[in-house]
Amino acid sequence: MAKAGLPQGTRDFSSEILKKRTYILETIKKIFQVYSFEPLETPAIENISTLLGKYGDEGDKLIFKVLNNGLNDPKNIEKSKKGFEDLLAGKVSEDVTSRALRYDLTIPLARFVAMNFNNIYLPFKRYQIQQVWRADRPQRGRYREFTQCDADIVGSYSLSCEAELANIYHDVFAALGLNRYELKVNNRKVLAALARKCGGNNKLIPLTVAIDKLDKIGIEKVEEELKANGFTDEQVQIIKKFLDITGTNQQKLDTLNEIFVNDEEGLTGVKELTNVIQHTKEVNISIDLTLARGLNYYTGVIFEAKAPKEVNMGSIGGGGRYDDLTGLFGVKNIPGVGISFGVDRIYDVLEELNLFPKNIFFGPDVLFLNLGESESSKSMELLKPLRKRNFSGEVFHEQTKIDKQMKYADRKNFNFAAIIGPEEFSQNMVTMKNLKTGEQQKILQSELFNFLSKFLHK
RNA sequence: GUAGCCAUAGCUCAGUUGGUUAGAGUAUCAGAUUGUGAUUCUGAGGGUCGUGGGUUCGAGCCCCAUUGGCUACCCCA
Repeated sequence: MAKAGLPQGTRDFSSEILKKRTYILETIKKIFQVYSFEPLETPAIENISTLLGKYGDEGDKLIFKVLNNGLNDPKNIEKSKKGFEDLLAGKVSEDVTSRALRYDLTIPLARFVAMNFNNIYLPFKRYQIQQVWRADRPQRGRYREFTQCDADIVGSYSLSCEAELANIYHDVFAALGLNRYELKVNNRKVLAALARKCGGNNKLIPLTVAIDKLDKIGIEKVEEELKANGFTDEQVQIIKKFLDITGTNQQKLDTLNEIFVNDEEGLTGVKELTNVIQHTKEVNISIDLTLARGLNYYTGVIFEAKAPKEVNMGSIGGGGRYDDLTGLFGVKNIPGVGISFGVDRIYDVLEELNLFPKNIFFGPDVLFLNLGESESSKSMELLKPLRKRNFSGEVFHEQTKIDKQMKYADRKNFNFAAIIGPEEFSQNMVTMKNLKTGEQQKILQSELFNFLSKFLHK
């Protein structure tokens, strides 16, 4: 017999957990909708060629690959053997695995836009709330199966898109009571300009990887890492000066304008940041020049949403602009900008800060106790019209001792127990017990709907 | 992929330098209560101490291996 168990990094969601998750998901979805984004869903599996090479070497390793079927079919044996040899040599082979679980929602969006380019209107504003899978080692706040909520705008270069997305971050976190969130913002163009000053474009990746670690490992270690990656002392000094930029958002922008006075792209980046800052007055947004974000495809403004410091959860959302995403799928020059919320981490944060509202833990409305055959038949008759009017409930499945039935009602968090014993039955009455307050009263069966409406507002 | 910690009842965990029959809380079931849950009291069932080897007169405890979980690194939501 197989031992019951779950794959590493996956979870079951009980009804209680689901009530909290639904609360988060519905909040996000509603805000996406009021900004007039429209929904999209894509398959859990994609062709592996769609995903490979989009997330960097590290990302490729973390993609869950799906084994092809029919590998042992005699006509496939040779191909299969060769494919496995490639795998063992570290190369992904489509002879063995030609499909994979999606790793995020952005690349599937790009794939969708490229495929449907003639059928969609630009700007295309879509939201997508679905699971993604990563073969990462699980730990606090990190799962192998988790849910992302993405909102993206495809087909517009306007910086109002960035501002709108930043405002969505604010609205969602405010609605969830997560008022002390932080939204960090930076610009890839600014980082690219810095790289140009310090050794050239090909140094962009090692540069961003190193400075991204600043608040974790400190300036000395960052310096070490930069030197190890071939940056000269002089270049390291420039980078240090760049990382030293402090003050308000406006002060940071002023300093950046000075530094990049001769770099057109750098100045463009600063201008973009300035614009976003100007249109996000209500948002708790701050320019963070160490923010890099790993994903290779960002080209402009980048975002990272962080939980309040004391919960130590790090990033609960991220996003940015990618000016040529669909280019990877043959449709050139289509810009996009998007953000993502990590529901599972937001859940952990709300749990830790005790921010789930009490009123989401509702149970079913009414349990009719089963105290006899004709009594329970009567209960079923009474329940029918109630269900038609959206009251939820059931008749206890068998005739047993009353305390057992009451206990069931309690455990399942029913609002009311409806008791029809021989006495009530003969009088056309029903005893209604409010399980939250313990009060009970005998009412006419014909009054059931009015009675429940009074308490449950439906 | 690398490192550290952990694994005992359905669940959360005690368990003394290695020493008789491995405990508690909780959950489940039964009873106190033949028409009243969440609170009270009584009782019962429930264990190959993750798995496989080893040391020892003797192992839940020590050693090795293995599997799983957690945490951290890399990276990320």
